[in-house]
Amino acid sequence: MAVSRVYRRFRSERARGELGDAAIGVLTQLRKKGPQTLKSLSDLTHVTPGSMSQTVNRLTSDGYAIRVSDPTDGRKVLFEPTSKGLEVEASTMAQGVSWLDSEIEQLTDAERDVLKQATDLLKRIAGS
Amino acid sequence: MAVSRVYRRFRSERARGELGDAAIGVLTQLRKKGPQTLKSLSDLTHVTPGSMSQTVNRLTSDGYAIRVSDPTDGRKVLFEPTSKGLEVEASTMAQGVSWLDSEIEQLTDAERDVLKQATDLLKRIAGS
DNA sequence: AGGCTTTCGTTAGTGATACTAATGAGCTCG
DNA sequence: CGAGCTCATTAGTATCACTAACGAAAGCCT
Repeated sequence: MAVSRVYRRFRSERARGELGDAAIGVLTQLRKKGPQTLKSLSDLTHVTPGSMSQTVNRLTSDGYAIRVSDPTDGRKVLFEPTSKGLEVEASTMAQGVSWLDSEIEQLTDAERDVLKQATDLLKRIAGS
Repeated sequence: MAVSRVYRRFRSERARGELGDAAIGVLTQLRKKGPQTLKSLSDLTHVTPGSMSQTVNRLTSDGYAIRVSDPTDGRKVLFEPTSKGLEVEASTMAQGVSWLDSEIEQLTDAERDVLKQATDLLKRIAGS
């Protein structure tokens, strides 16, 4: 329940952005791990290929990413971010969480440490 | 990010239920706090009245809750759960999180304690 | 080599959740 | 009483997820 609440607050707090959180997440993956196929993107975020196709369509049709054919496997399509995409990703990640920053600043050191530990646990629970 | 991941996993893990998590959440509020107006429900979950109207429409049109006019204020509409609604809420809350239970069982006592503390912090951060 | 199966990506259709904006109905207060 | 506020609803839009069906490419097996 607590997780749901934080997530909802998180989304509503920056629904104003040009892209939704799933789309931004894809750009983050592309920046961190380099060009990826649709399949690997959908595996990374535990989403069906159909859903991921929709998300990357938003990205490509708005110029945040481009499709590149894989030369070694004709079935595969690699997605890579454009400079516009990287820019949006960076600025969204930077100022989109200012609300969260200020909330976290009001915590004690001990509390921040609890959150830090909990983060690892939550990642583990989410399954990667 | 960790919160997003857990939330997505949580939703996908029981998307099979009859109702979505927002709708179940409303039923939980109604059970805990008694009949509520649309406004108070939307305030509790930090959602606009328009969104909440849609959610309660799902509940009422499927027989999980009913509308009751407030005798003291003609503008207000109280929502209360039906027995069917309470039943669905209870069973969903009970067995819908079996995945989460088993994940948590695999943690150590200390880790569970961290999560427990983090829960309170997250609730505070979510603002409610 | 030819055919069956698997993998990959896409599209179509649906559902849940959220938002804004506009509207109408009912209170409240000067 | 009338102006302005509150409450609920509706309409329209966007995101994010799902399943199902499809075509194209690759792999495997006889």
